[in-house]
Amino acid sequence: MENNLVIVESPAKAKTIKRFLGDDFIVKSSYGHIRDLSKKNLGIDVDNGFTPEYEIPADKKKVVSELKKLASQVKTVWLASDEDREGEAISWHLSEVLKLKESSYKRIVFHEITKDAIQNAIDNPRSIDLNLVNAQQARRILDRLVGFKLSPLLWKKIKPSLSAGRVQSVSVKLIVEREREINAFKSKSEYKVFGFFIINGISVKSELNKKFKTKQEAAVFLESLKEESFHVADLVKKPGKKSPAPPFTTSTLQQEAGRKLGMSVAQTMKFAQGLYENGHITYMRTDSVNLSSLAINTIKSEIVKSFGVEYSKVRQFQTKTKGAQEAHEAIRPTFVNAENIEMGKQEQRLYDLIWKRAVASQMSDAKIEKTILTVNNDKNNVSFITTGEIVSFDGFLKLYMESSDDETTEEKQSSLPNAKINDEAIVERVESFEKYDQPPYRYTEASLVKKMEELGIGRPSTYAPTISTIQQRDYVVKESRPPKIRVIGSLTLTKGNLTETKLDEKFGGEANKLFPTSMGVVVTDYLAGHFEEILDYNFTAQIEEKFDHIADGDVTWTDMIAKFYKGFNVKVEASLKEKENSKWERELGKHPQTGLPIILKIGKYGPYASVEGGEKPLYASLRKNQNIESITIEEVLDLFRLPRTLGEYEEDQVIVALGKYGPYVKNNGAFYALQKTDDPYTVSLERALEIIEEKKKNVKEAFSRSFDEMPGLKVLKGRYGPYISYEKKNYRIPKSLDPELITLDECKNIIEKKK
DNA sequence: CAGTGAGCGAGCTTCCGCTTGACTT
Repeated sequence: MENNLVIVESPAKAKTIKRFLGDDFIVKSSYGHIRDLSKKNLGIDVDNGFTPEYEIPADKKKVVSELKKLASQVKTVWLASDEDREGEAISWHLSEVLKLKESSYKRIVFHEITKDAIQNAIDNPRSIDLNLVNAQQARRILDRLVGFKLSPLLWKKIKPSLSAGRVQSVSVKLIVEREREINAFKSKSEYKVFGFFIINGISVKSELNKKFKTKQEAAVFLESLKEESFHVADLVKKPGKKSPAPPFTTSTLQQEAGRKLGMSVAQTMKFAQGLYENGHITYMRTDSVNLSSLAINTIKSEIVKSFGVEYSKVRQFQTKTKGAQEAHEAIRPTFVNAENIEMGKQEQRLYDLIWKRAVASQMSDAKIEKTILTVNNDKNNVSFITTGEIVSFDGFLKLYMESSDDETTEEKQSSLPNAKINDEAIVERVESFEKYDQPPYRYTEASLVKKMEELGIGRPSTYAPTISTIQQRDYVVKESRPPKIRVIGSLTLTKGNLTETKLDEKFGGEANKLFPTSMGVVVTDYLAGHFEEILDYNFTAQIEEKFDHIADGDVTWTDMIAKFYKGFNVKVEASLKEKENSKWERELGKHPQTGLPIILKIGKYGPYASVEGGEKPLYASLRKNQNIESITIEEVLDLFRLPRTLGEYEEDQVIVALGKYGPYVKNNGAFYALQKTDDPYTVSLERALEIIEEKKKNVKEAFSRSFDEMPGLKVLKGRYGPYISYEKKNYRIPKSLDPELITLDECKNIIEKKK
């Protein structure tokens, strides 16, 4: 019988640690938290010192009873949950739920999983830090108060089932505000000038150090170059260096996997989880860039072996993230000598990225030689400049280079000609292009995570779930949009000839970006209007400071919560008492025919445009990708053009409209989908009747069989092949059976088997 | 499943952080 029970948070960790400990130890996992506030109600006795009502969730009952049994059989229980606020609370809940006596348990911590670290922890046990536990209780209760008071307010004032919270509401606000910046952005253009020279036989493209506001000014400048000759005016060489990025944290892994591998935040975490469970990488939910000394040493010898000693540079990175708790190591391969692993394709790609990033972080700087070549003539008081960059020692670049969110990458010429001052620069041509400046970037999932991390909102374990939640609640949508085309001006001076052309330029295309929905806008405006403090980007940072005071023992957690709740609840109550619901309205303009105002609103069924007060009020729901805030008057008028009545057929009107599932024709209570090639705004009665007739014909020919003995059972052919429909459930028919000849007994068999 | 937009009302929804499976299509 073992004398010791060690409880950690994660089962994979338990497995690893078991190997380091002797036979006298049982190692088990709590699977995270084992208790939480009651789900049925607020779960907090607000009038009684904010007493929390804890309960064990249904899916944790099994784990808890197993731990209870084991705890009663051993001499010592070692509470080894993570060394952070949540981990301390997990240990405390365990000690309470397992009814551990002071003398029968010990609290231990380690933040790297190595034999030494674990032995060291066992040798230095401590007691549970109740101040830290109280800081966690304050965090938990504040989040519950905010979430469970604001959400019901939204149900009453805007729409049922909506949600609000300290993290999600601020995340949505980031998206809403960014969209507003983009809408308000007025793009300006300038004319950039590029010179194409030949210097000592080598072509050089260089940019003028001056831009022009208009095409005329650019043309005047190009004209003035006609008779001029150019020479090298300056050549400066500057040594520089580039250093590797630190190894991955959850946030940086999500960003790079998004940029380099095109993975969504949720996918990244799923594949990382797989790698972790199979023992290939360290824990994937971490905010630390720290590497264990064991890891640093093995990475070093791996680098020396593969690349040579000059490529090795030992680095210890500092975590700078706001509110980082550093309970774990950075994300790295567990066995650095395993350059490849055997798992799914996606897991392999992600592993490769993690491996390279971790190894590169311990490699030497790249040495860069930067060359700046300046060309001018003696007349114009301007210069053409080219920047060249030569990597004289690749260092970590041999392995890995971090990508950037910046979509416009400046082009740099790699090698420049050997030149001396006053060498001749022969002019091939000079070009000038109109260049528009860029509106702010829309967030991707990963760049939103980056921003959240900067603001200290959310934790590594919640980035991915939060991003899913705000999309599930229909506050935000991830979308791609095709680029639009604009005409830009262009001038070319070749051999003394100035020509002018117009070019098409694509712009504004988006791939997998986050857009706010109308609901996202309305909810954000409501919350920001009524609860400015909580929607403030610094709210989390400010309360985190207070949690720190609780953890330090300087503040009582109930005092802190009481103070917050007092002001907060006054606002909640006042908002509930307001007679009116959220009155989000926007007047877009006047209807061109009637002169009545076009109003945008959000109703029971979503966002819509209306013109009221005329003989016949006009209503139209917005389309899925249209937003209450950015829709134009033209688009609204287009919406009003449907439904159209085309005429009559079989004594009923033929109506064309746009539904949830696309454009359709309606006649005698039946719906007929339009083809992709049909335009609902222009489709004729003739074509509509064709569609109706065709569908009727198809229905007649549709395959269906039934048996007199069992009228509720039907054999049908669907999208996925033949199937049996019985009592509202569907059963697939195997390929070995012919649906035209199948017997009733065979059908019954299929249904039985499935059950 | 495709319309609608005033108001009533029963019973439901909801937070953030810590962890994994167990499910169906």
